[in-house]
Amino acid sequence: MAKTGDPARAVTAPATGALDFALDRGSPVPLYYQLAQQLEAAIEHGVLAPGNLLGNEVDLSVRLGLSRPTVRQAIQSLVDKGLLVRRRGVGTQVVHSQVKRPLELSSLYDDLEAAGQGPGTRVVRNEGVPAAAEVAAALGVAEGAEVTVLERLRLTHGQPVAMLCNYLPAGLLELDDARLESTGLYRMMRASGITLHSARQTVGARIASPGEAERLGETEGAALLTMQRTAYDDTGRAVEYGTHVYRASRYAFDFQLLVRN
Amino acid sequence: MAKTGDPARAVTAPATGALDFALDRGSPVPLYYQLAQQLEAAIEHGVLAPGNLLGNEVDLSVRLGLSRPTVRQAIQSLVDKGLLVRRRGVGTQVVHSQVKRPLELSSLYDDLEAAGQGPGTRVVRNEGVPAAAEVAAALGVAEGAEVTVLERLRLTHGQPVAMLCNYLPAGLLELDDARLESTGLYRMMRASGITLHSARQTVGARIASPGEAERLGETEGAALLTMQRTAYDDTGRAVEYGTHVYRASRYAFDFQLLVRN
DNA sequence: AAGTGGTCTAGACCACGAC
DNA sequence: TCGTGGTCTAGACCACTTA
Repeated sequence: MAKTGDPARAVTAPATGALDFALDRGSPVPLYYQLAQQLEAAIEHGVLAPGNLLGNEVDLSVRLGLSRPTVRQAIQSLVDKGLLVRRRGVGTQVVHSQVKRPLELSSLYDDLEAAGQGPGTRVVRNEGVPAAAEVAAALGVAEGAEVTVLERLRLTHGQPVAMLCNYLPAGLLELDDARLESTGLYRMMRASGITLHSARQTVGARIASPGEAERLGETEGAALLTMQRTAYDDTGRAVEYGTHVYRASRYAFDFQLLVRN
Repeated sequence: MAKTGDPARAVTAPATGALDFALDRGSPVPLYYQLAQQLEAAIEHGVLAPGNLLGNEVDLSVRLGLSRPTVRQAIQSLVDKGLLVRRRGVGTQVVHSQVKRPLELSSLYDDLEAAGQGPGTRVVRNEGVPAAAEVAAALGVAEGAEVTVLERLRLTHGQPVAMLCNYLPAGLLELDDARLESTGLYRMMRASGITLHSARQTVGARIASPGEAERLGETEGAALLTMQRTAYDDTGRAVEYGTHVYRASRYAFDFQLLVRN
């Protein structure tokens, strides 16, 4: 017992023994979700260290007074998040560190805020225009139909980082300039009851034109990181098409991927 | 009945009625997986069109002779893939198009092959070297410990597209030059029994140095797309650290994201 | 009020991995 | 051989949406 195979990856006895999970059956929060949250917190705080075994599902369900499927559902959600790994014949263990951020629909605003960069936004343009062919195709509306065009300059520490140009179907959302300058576009969408489902992105690079260089405070010929994106809600409707350019000297996309096996 | 709410998003009666699913209980393939595959194929081939309702889970399970949890498991896997959307009180429907490719651990080789670009690889360097500080930190080995360095030039139609520089723990994998030139690195890893779990990536841009420009067939000052990546297997061990530079004039990252709600 | 998915139970047997 | 997760069943009640 407590055999350690590879000393570098030693695994001690099930580490959930000492943990107390508080499940509230009166709560509207599902039991599996309560358990998942508490497990995640335990991992986050290091109570469950990387490599620790979780203890087998049957014992766990008995100890918690839950059925095994419910316990499995909780565990599965953390496996999907990349925090746990299941191995047949071995058990479920905490992943060896490294996992922190899954890739979200990269919202520059959130990225910068999370990094403590104190983001700022200047709305340069916010009006209805007829859709050009490219925009119409991306949003799935008729060419010439009215769409809202939104141009924003994103700043950190008072310095420009990116120019964001977005097109949205007319009337999808109330786009108040003041609110746009104090939060991100995606947050505003979510607050309006729009549930994002998926997005298609293209990331590339190019050289700054004189006009771009001036607006971004770069020199002509500087490297720019570009992103085009079309986002869809869960009914399949395109809710946003955007073309963004970032100063490569001040910004890079940084994200984590989980591999589907 | 068969009421159509929004004519643009009309939804007909459950469309699974006419479908025949062939489930083989003798097969080692799980029942939920067989069902998921057949549903996915039906969606792929347009038998189930975007917006079609799937029919309620209880009826479906009765018709298929499966329990409801099993049917749910099949449906859930397609929801996770972004092909279906569930709505309480409404039903499960096929997502309105647009979903094709989830973002994989971008393997340039696979990307190009899928695009019919006939990729080629020239191995420029493949040897053991002591790990520099940066590499040691990324791979989690001691500074100066031996690692394998791999430099490859990726081509399409005989033209260079990218320079790939990878570091791997020594002895992790047999890196045969001939095989490296005929397939991708990740395929070789998978074939060696390494199961990738996650990766951390940084994508940026910069200007080509004279040396890079020459090797890639670009002009000095051209825009380059850069990617750094560390990949981990399911034990948390770093299995690869790479620095890649792409000719922005010939390549961009193109991918689809699913939003976690 | 009726219909849908969301959650939960208390079992069962099987397949794989480690020993 | 034994222990683990993987799959599957046949129900139950609840919450939400729509009408």
